[in-house]
Amino acid sequence: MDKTYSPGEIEARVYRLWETNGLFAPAGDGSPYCIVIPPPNVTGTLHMGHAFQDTIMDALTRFHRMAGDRTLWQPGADHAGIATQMVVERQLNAQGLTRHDLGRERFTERVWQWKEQSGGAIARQMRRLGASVDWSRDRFTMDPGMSQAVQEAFLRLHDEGLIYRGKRLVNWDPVLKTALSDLEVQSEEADGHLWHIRYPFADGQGHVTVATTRPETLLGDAAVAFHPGDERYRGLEGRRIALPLADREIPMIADDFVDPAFGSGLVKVTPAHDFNDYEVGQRHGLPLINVLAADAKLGDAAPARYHGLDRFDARTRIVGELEAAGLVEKVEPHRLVIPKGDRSGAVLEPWLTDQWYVRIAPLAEPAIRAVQDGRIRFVPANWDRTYFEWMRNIKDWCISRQLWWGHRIPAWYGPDGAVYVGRSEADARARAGLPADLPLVQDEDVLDTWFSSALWPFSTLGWPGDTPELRRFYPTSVLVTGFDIIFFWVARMIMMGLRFMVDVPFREVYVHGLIRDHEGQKMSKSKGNVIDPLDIVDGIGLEELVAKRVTGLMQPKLAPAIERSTRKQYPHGIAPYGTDALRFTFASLATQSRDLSFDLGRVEGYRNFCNKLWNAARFVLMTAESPVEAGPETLSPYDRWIRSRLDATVAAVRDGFAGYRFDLAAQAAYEFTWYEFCDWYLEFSKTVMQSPDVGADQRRGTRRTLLETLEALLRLLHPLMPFITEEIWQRVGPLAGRTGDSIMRQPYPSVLPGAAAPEVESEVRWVMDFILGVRRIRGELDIAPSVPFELRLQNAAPLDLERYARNEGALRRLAGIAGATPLAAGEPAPQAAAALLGDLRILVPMAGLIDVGSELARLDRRRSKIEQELARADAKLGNEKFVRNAPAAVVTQERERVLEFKRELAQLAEQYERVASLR
RNA sequence: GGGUGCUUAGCUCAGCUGGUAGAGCGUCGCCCUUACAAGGCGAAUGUCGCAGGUUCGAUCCCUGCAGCACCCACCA
Repeated sequence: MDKTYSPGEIEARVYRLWETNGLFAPAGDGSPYCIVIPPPNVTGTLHMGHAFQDTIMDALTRFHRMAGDRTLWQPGADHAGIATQMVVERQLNAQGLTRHDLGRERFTERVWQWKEQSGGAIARQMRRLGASVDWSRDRFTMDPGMSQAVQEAFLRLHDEGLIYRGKRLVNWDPVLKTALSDLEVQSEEADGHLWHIRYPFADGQGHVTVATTRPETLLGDAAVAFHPGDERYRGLEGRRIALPLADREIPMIADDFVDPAFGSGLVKVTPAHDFNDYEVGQRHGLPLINVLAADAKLGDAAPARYHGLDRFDARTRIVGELEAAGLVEKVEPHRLVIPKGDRSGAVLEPWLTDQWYVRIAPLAEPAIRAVQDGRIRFVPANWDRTYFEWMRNIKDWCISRQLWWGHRIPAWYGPDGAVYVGRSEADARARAGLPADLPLVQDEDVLDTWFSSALWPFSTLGWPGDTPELRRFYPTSVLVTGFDIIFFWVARMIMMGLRFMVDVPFREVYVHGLIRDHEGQKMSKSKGNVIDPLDIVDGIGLEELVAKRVTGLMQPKLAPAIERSTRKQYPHGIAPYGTDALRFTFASLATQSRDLSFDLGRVEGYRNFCNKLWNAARFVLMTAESPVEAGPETLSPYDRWIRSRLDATVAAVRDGFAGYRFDLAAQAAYEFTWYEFCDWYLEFSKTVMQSPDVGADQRRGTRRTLLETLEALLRLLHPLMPFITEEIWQRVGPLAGRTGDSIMRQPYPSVLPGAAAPEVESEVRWVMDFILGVRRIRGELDIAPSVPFELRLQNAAPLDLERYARNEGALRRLAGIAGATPLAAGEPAPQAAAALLGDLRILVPMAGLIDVGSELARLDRRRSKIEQELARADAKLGNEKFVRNAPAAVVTQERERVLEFKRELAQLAEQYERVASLR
């Protein structure tokens, strides 16, 4: 093995081993465990969020697979309607074309081509991350099977009256020219104006003043409303107003929704262009006057002179004309909320169209109950409140989109406009008993991408067919997702799953945080702080990194600042850290926090951890690889100690996985590996293996413990660091008596009966404290490690002497001492620095070794520390109430501490005197 | 306007049902001791946001406040 771990050469080889041996497919007769992947956009690339999420899912998958479950991690990708269509349209635009130049058929062909060309990127990246998905079951939301599921779901919901078509206001994106659901609306605050406009009465007798932020919609006004209780306007109901510029009359009406305190207390009511006004219009039977066209230019219902005018130009012009007519009373600056499309960024319009909707209340109700009664559990639990909050206020879901890329709505129209729904045109015809020659035209629209995503947990498993996979793996075990798509996706899967499968789609929802940069900023192209996860795996040079960040910016003027900060932060680019280091970083980042700051420093730390493990393995192989003659074995205290510690670690790591606390699992494994196995056990083992006077049977025991502990540790770490553990295991596994192709299919370590050895732990603790005490003196008094010295032991109890004798080899080696002899009865203690270990005083004689001044300083530091502790403990015990009320064990413990402190202080004082007398 | 989080060492974060404050990175010493300098040994560092309350005892539970972040919402 090389002296340094180099991930690059190993990872590709190891992944190939797994994939070609078919190790990702479900196997065995264990209980089923299944995770469906949140399908990434098929033409997208893997970002840090994906890498993080995939790491978690892969860790769970590998953990359960090793624990004996029949485990499926179901992969797939999403067609991502709007996002993908926009990418391809942009490509066309670059050639000076629009999708209309190609027409629907050629355009969708073109999207398919783009999908074929770029669709493999994510899968390749996932392989680099070690994702153990069952590639043979890879699915795409536009696959024939998926499409069938979509049609079936649509049909059934429609038959049950849960899908309907209706003309009403929707959120309209005038750039993409499609309807959007409420969730796709991003509200943004902005500075605008509040125009106070005079509306003259039709009879010429005065006017009223209304306040509006959207004067151009005046052309669509159908009334002016005031609050019924508003004294100022009492009696005005029914009074006619001559709508300026529009040459129409509209009535005054009274309605509760008006806030008398806002503006003038009068609202212009524009039912076709505002959601509130729409409601008011319904209540009062007002006409819907739709003055905007699909592109948000003024249309037919507006006076002819405004036709074709863009809405914002129309605003300027209308305000100008009103001013000219003396109808603008005042203009105030006003903070308002502007709805924008989450993809296009266009300012949306409430617009009157025919759309398809899902009647959501009947679906939401059982979905709420499923979480209430615990059939679905959110982790962390408090996310259920967010879920309830939304579900209880949910509105019908607009599912039709005026796009070309997506699942075509399975509805056909007859010549008379009648609607026929079916799995296909023939099916629709058959279901309605229509004659073959009746011409039918399919609905032009496609379904919201999230409609197919909502079916994902069962459509991927074969629904509407009744497949073995569906029966075995549904409900799936856990959904791993970010909180940003709880509404978009999680809630809808629950509703659809309960409707079609009559059971929840998953039993648990693990909601993880969002990966941000090291300063807690969201990663985004325009901030220039995006890191490609594979650049951490493979490394990237500075120039290339800068180029990556500044090309393709929406706002090129940001480039210099991004370049500067990138050069400052990564003066040497990014080193190749390997997948395992990245994955371990993600695991340790997976706390319960919502915002997870990603710091490359941690990756470096865990890269070092990989190297540490690698070298520990090298050591184990060097000491234990050569065959030894068979024979009886004896375990040393250190062997039993490390086995006991491993056992505790296994318990902690398993707890971590069970509770989705990957950070705690990672931490427990890290600490065991580095601080117990490497720092102590390997050193202890040297005293056994490299000392001439240790018997062969004990050597065999240690050799076996080295191999078995390392081997178990590799299995323990494997879900988090699959590559390095596999690579090492290939050599260590067989030596530890394991057979098999791969660590992947080995059992996950379990807590073993009899492994925990508290009495051994306490003896080894004594040994370690002994060593630490001596090392501290050495460190604080600057005695070089190469200078051995002879110790004297004062106040040694028989147990101390026994322990010393049993562990002398380790003590000599690890404390760097030449030996230790107890003081004889009555023998005066030499001038010495002392370490305290209970009653035992470990003396480092000072002759020729120690500087009096620095020893006194050391004693002083120690004394003030103990005095502080003592003062606190004393105060506690001085409090009668504490003594009376605290549990006896706590009080006793506190008393013991006080005794301990006092004893140590006395010893320190004595020691101080003695050393001081040397001056 | 409603809701949800967060505030612990210079930085990033743990801290399980209240009982002596921890880790990584960074910092400071001493070491190339044949697994590992991507390392070893040792050291320093905290009014646990602020103010009350409950309790023998609060980083932890309760209340209020401040700051930060996010989500939802129709005030023209």
